[in-house]
Amino acid sequence: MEDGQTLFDYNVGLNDIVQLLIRSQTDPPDSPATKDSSGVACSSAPPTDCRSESHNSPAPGSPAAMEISPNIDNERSSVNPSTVNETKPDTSATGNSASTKNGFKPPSPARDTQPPTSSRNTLVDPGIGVYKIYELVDCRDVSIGAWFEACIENVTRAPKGQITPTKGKVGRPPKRTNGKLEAEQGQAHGQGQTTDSNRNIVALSSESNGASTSQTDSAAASETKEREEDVMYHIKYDDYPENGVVEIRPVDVRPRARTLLRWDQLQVGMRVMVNYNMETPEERGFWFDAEVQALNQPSRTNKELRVKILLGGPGDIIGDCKVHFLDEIYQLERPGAPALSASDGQFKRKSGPECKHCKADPEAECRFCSCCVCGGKQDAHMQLLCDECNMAFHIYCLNPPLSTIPDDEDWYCPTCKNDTSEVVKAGEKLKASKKKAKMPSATTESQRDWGKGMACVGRTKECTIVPSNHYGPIPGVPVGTTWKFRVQVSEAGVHRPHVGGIHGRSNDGSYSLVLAGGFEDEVDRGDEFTYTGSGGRDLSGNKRIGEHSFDQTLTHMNRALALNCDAPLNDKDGAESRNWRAGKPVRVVRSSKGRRISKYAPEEGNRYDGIYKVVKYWPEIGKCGYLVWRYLLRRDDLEPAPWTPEGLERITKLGLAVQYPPGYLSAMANKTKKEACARPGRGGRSKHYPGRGRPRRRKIKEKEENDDDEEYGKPIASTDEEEPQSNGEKKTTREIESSPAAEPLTKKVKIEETFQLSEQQKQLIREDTANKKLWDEAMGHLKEGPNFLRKMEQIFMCVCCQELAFQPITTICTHNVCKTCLQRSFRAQVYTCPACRHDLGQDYVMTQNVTLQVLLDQFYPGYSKGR
DNA sequence: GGTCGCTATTAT
DNA sequence: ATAATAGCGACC
Repeated sequence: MEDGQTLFDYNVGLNDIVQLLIRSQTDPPDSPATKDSSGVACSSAPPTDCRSESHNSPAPGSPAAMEISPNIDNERSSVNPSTVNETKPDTSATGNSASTKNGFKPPSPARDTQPPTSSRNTLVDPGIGVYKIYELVDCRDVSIGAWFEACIENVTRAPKGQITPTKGKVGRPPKRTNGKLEAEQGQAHGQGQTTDSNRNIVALSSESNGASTSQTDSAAASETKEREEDVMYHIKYDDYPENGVVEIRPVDVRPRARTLLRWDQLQVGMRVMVNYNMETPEERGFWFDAEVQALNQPSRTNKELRVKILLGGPGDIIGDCKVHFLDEIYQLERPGAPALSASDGQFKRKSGPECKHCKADPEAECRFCSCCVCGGKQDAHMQLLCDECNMAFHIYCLNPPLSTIPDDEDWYCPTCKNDTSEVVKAGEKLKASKKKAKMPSATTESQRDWGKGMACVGRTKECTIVPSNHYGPIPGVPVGTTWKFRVQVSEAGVHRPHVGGIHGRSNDGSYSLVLAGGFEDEVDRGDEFTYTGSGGRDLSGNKRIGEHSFDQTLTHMNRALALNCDAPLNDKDGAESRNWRAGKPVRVVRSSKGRRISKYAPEEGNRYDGIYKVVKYWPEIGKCGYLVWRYLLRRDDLEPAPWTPEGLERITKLGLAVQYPPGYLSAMANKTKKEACARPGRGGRSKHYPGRGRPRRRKIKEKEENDDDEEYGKPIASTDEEEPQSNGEKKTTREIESSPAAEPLTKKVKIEETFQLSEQQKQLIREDTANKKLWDEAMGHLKEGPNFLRKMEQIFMCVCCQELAFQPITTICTHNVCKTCLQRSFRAQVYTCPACRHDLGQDYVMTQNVTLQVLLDQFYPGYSKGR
């Protein structure tokens, strides 16, 4: 970041996650070091440039080229022999890659010592080593750990000592791991070649000085033989001719696989070669050595083979992989097996991830694996691969077309190419964002310290119990609930828009509205009120309110609200409901701002007043002189209105009071105290207002929630002396501030309302014996009225997604997990209870707890729709 | 007390 | 991506 610039200049929004590095004080931003080292080049270049295909890597084929840079990229590997993008299945250009520019590498400088006339069908004995020239072999790419078909081109004696694996530094292929490890790798990715990436480096040194740790029989055998001779094989990969001739150590060479194994020949513990895709196990991948772990055959046609993938490095094993290509299990060949040459036939395995869109059908047009403009597979050598998105383009399909393959190192397609004028180079001043240029502040020289208010703070919680298009009450939010700020109303899910009076969708209807007294000619009689549509104001110049300057139309939110009325839509004259109660329900919130025109508005904050229906709507000329749309709404709610005696009594019973954001009151108290302490100077920076806190997920444990208070409270404790009064004050703060989503309001206020269960619900609860313990706990909260539902949310929360369990599976250890969450866990080969790690077993049968689902649907109407 | 302008969420 | 939107508090 440049001095004087804010995250806003970088288009970083609230709750965005960023990674920051502290710039070294001694390093000027564009020191030579920054420019030359490939690692740092990343800072100003697109992320793809961080890939291991660094600019300063030696020419392929030369011995140094074999030094494989650590592959820290989780997504794809660009190292030998699959230089290629092929490890990324969905973008692989099957069959194209060899001739496309990305995969292209200059031919190997290694001299072919064999006379060009010799036929490739005839094996030539070089006199050393066990493999003959032109013999068909399989070679292991140590970076991926997979075997690829190859042909011996030459055999040489390795100079003493050089056989030690300089190639020891090898990027381990992407592993399927749990989220945590992936995240760690993701971090390492951004950091270039720091020590973090060492985590991904495996040394294979043990193989050079002893056979004991070798992973495969063949490797062990070949190693014993070769050790005396110290030979080096020069091979060419069948599928990757662009790699040229590659030097391979004997341990990574073996005779070409030729024998398919039948299911009945497989045994647990056996070592075989299987096709496996690390990233998407259901799809075709590369060929790996594997040890059979389990053979299951529940029915004649249904077979399951689980293996340990052996990547070659000691301890480099991926356990419990389900093999999907059961008809393609190969026997491992030992050195000494009859040599095969080109004349013996193809011995070609299907390999590499194939396009899942066209299934690699050579006839089919496919815009995913072939030219993404025309879909054609022809002219593979004229297809350019974008270095960013990996999509292929015929050079003649481009606009404008290219006549030749460009010579540049990288090529980016029109979509991915950055406008060079917008690229900010290292050390260069950030260009003023277009967004900011449009804002009024761009033209004025205001010194205001913006952003301390509650107007545009981001949500720190989100209502997920019902979807955003939910009609009707929010489960667990009783009439009379009051929030200080609109953002809190949004967090509670009662009225989601931050700014804006009507929430709705123009093709569906309106879900909620806020009465804020914006129009003087509105009438509010409590149970009935008129409301005015939105629009008709000039909001240019980033204003929120403006003079009425044109007629409102029955579009957007106005149309949405009209759709709630039980009548066919009429955008000319309006309409009156046939049966007003049959209309769609609208949640109504009254804001204290409405007090200037309505005595029903609350004194402070925004109060949920219950469900209303649209009786009729009509256009009229408002006091402002322009056409506005008017609506008549009438209350239709069993819960008593807050201004009625019953409503007031209920508010008392439930202990409802204005809710403030966590830490708000103490921060305000702090502020007034400080001002009282006579500090007249402009203390903009020292003010701590709430709402700018760190982003939060919704369901937070009680303890953490309380920490909020500490967060804002800290300045008080550290800067002010303790006053006897402050203790008492704090208590009140706590008691009022409790957040509805995470904490009930019960701390101090006694709730005198019991949550009523229907007979059917009581019966269903008795039937859900698997959850008896949990229901007993829940029943203990029935006396807490609406808070019962919040307790229930916690009790039946899925530990994976942190939301109320959906289509719950009740485990034997009495935990409820969403079916999809548990399935996801099993797909990641974790077969334990996500809550307590109790082993469920691989063959666990997931039975949905239908009784619980029915109950949850009754308690939380609409929650299923949100899932 | 009116004005100004910060940037959020939601819908499209 | 962008349009729509009845908030909020510091400044004048």
